[in-house]
Amino acid sequence: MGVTIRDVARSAKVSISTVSRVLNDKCNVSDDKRVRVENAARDLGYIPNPAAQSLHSSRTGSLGILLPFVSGEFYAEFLNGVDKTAQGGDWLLMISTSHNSEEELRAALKGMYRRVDGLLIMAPNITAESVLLQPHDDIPIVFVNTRCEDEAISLITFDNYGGMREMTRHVIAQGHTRIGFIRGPVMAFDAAERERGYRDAHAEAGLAIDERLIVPGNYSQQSGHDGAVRLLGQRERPTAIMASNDDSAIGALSAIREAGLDVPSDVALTGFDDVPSARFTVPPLSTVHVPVRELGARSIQVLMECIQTRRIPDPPHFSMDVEVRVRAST
Amino acid sequence: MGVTIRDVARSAKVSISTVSRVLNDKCNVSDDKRVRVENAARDLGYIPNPAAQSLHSSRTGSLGILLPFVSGEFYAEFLNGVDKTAQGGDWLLMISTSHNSEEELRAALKGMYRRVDGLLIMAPNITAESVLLQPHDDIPIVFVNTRCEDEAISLITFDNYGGMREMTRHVIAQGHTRIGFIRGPVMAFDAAERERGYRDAHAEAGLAIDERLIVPGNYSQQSGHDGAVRLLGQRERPTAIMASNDDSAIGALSAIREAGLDVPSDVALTGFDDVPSARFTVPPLSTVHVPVRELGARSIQVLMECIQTRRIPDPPHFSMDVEVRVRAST
DNA sequence: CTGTTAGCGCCTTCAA
DNA sequence: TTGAAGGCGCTAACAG
Repeated sequence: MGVTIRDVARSAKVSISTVSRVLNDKCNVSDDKRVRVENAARDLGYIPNPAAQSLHSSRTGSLGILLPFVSGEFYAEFLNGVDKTAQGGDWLLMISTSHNSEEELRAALKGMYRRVDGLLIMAPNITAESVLLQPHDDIPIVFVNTRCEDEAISLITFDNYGGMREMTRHVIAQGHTRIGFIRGPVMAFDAAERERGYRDAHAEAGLAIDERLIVPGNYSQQSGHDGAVRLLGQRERPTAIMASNDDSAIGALSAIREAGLDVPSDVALTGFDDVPSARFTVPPLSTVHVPVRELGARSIQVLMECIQTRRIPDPPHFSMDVEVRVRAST
Repeated sequence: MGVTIRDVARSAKVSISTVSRVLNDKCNVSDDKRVRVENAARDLGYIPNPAAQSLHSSRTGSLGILLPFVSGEFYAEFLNGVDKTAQGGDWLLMISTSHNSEEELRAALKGMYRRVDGLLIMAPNITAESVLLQPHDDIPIVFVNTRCEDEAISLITFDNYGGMREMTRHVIAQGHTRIGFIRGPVMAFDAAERERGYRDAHAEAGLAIDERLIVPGNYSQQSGHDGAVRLLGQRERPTAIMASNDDSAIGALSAIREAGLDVPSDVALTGFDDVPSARFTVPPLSTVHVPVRELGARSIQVLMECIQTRRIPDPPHFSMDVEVRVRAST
């Protein structure tokens, strides 16, 4: 079951090494035999067994992608960028999701052992260093949107802090002083960074923060909805609500409208990520644009380079620009 | 580079066959040696080389997932179900997306040759038969949401036709007679089925369809927006708009509001899929609930069974129930 | 230019 | 219960 190089050799009446040469080196083979081999291979529908190739070369042609819990448009966009770029380099993708703890991540890492030539790890609630603390395969690893100080580790991020600080400045510039904030997941580094941006912009402006204005969330629409309900129920209702991402902003939007309030005249609203839907909410959502697809594309590009050059990129850390997009919700 | 079975054997002072036995069979090994091997393997951090295992067993431990263009929450949800179930069975996922033509799909199929033990193919714009027409690996294949008549092919679908027919009945029951329809991608089988449901419900009710009420789209928010603009610009404006999926409904919603019209009092609106966001639009979207995550989970489950039993399931075709969810947009 | 051969790492008969 | 040896399919030295 399955045609092997031997079958091709027999059919072309040459040795298996000649077949191998034709299919790889492409040199030192007479035209006569080359043609015979090529025809035989085509007729038989021969495809080299990747396991055998990998066993010999210790390369697999696959890239591993480790993601946290995948939900919503953000990850779909990211994967789009990743997959398209990987296909361009003729790599296959081994994807594993739902790794929120170090333990789960490590298990997944182990599962990918020797099955991939490089790894892309997005782990916002873990530090890159902690993952690499354990002995691991010596394949290149690129971290994305992960906390990482070590300059010996390749990292692609975007400016969670600066983006939210800019957005907060924008909201403050609109005259708001009581600004609600719906947090992201407790353990997520990007959520913490975004909150820091919110806080620092307040400090800059000399505005004190009422801690009751900061409510928990987890990036989901539901949590955004619940967060907004909570904020709007307070005696001194905030005049603006900043959600930690677009999904929770979408949830918040529905809660605001349920409360019979208007956006932006009663309550201004902002998000983060700029997922495709953000342009199509009513009103369109002011948000921080993150080039998500490009993020995926670049991450894979860097990973492919690491694999090729066997060295981490210089500089090892790269941050993609984000940009405040003011639409009609503020 | 890389600990092999030989290293473990040397360290435990046994032969490699004993190591192999301990790690697999678990029988016919003295307790003494078993312990030594287990310790050595643990201390050395030994993980069997999957390429070597695969070369011998011709099994890979991976499942291939072939998807069309991935966008939005639908695929994120689907992948959630898929990944979770696969992890439960200890399978790794090889995912490849953006296969819209038979040619691309076939190339991807070829790329996965011998790298996976089974395939999940979602190809709404291709027939299952056409894919399998070409000689292919004899691994189990499960098609999802694909056109397929052949009972020798395993298929999981949901009722695109019935769902949209029910929804159309609902809209007609609300008294609407001019109902706009925003189509899905031209080549997509599910989009055609949904349109058929729309048409048949009209026929049932004795309502003639003004063909100008059917406008093109491609499931994206933007196309939904553009479609709605087009529909609302007609002299005899429709009093209801049915989008072929939730994303395009979300786009349509924004266009309706831009036109200064209210949903549902001026124009009723419906979607299809019931992605998480559908509950959080303003107003919440009436839509056809598709158990997307369960769809992914079940598909993988069926695939795992096919691999285990080496036979296609009985019955080979399975359709998941969908259900009209009436919310505030109608 | 071409064929023979030795592994890559693992599992599994086959003897002992 | 154990070890030696063959082979999975392929590539790359090594002879010819």
